[in-house]
Amino acid sequence: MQTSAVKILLVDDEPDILEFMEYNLKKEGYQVFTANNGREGIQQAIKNHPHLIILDIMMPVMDGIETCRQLREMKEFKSTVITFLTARSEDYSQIAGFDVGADDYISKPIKPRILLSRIKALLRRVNDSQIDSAIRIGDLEIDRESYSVSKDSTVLNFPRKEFELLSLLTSKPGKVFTREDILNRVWGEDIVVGDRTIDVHIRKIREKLGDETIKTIKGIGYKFDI
Amino acid sequence: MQTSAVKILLVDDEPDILEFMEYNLKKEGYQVFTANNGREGIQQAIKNHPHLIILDIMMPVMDGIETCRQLREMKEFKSTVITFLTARSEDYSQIAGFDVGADDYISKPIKPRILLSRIKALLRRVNDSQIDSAIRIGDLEIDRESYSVSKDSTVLNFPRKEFELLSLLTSKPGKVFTREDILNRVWGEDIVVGDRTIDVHIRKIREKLGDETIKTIKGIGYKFDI
DNA sequence: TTGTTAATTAACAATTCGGTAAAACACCAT
DNA sequence: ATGGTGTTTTACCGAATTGTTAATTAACAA
Repeated sequence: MQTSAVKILLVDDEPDILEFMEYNLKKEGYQVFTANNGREGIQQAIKNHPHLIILDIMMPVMDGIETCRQLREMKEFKSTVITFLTARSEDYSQIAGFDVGADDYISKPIKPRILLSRIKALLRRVNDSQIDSAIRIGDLEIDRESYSVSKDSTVLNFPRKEFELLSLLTSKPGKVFTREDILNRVWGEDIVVGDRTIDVHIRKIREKLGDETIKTIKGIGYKFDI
Repeated sequence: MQTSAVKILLVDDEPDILEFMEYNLKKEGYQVFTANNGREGIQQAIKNHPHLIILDIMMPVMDGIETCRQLREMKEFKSTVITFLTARSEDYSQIAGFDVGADDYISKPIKPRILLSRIKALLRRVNDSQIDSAIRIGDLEIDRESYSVSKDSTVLNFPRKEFELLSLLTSKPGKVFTREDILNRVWGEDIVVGDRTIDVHIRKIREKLGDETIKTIKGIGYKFDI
């Protein structure tokens, strides 16, 4: 269980705050990325896949709320923890923020100890799923971070969709994922694809695994089971 | 596909706040339990297994921090979402709170909309893992999550309709489900099928269970009984 | 007992669903 | 353009599931 560093992305237009937070977070061993506005933030997010994103609400070019909305629309950031930075007063923004899918907010002025304990709390929930991102089931190993799958220690090539699908199924072995579940979480909320698309991908995965580990539950969906 | 209600436990010594929050949460369809101090809170938690616990920090008898600590020591509450209620000022408490394993805190004064959106955010993560799951009656185990039925620890194959039917009957052992009930809940409100359809499925289930556990109530319907 | 009604059973028919192969499409790098 | 890779669609097949029918059996009241 090699615990790779926790990655945090800070997005704020005020250099002072950015520097202040970066300093405090790095001191704690986090890997920190920064961006000065929403647009940059999204670029950084795509590039570095942080575990936690801290967004200032008031920013030029693209504000935190819009940034959050856009991030949440990309499926790879569906489950990333996002928190806002707000001035104490702006309750209005807070609400808008939560509706947009943020997990929390942090109020300015920021006190280091509070910031850190808050972040620790936020990351607690991530722990299981993302940080030790390698899942290992039987002779199968799936590493979300490097997008790699190996079986019996030979690396298999899994393109994006197949990887996401396998990754989803293995995230809770035994649980049945309905076709709808799968569509929503691998393809996206309102993407429409043909009936046979999922089957085809399942087939390819089965082919590569050479296994019976993915089971069909007729009328419902699929599950991964040893 | 009945999703059981989300259960929230409120622990606060001020009746006003308790009532206020209870009102707002119930209005949203949550199932709410309340307690006036930490000790009661723990009792309620054990009794009702809430998905989310909201603890006031300042309380007589046993304060929120101690309550949280004790809850976290019980393994059944390791993954329950716990959040504190704090007065805006008490920063010290906030930190202590997080160290004790709380997931978040909510500041007083409480505004309904903020409360609700915050709770929604907190519960987002719970959804998959906790609500619902397996029923066990005698030597029979029915798991809605994995769509599997086992008797004496051997897994039986139940196609969808049979599974839904068995699942319905076992959801309330002893209760008689009328044929109409069954049609509505397994087949759907306005699906029309022949008179004998249910019987045939019942027969198949009985065959697989090799049991007398499903009883016929002539002229009415069926019930599951040990 | 007898007659009536309801439920069980078995055989069969219909339908739905998922698997498969092949082709079409989209995107990217060369 | 060209070829390669990854993704989606199409069309067809087979099989599991689901529904129907009709004969048989059980339950119960007259």
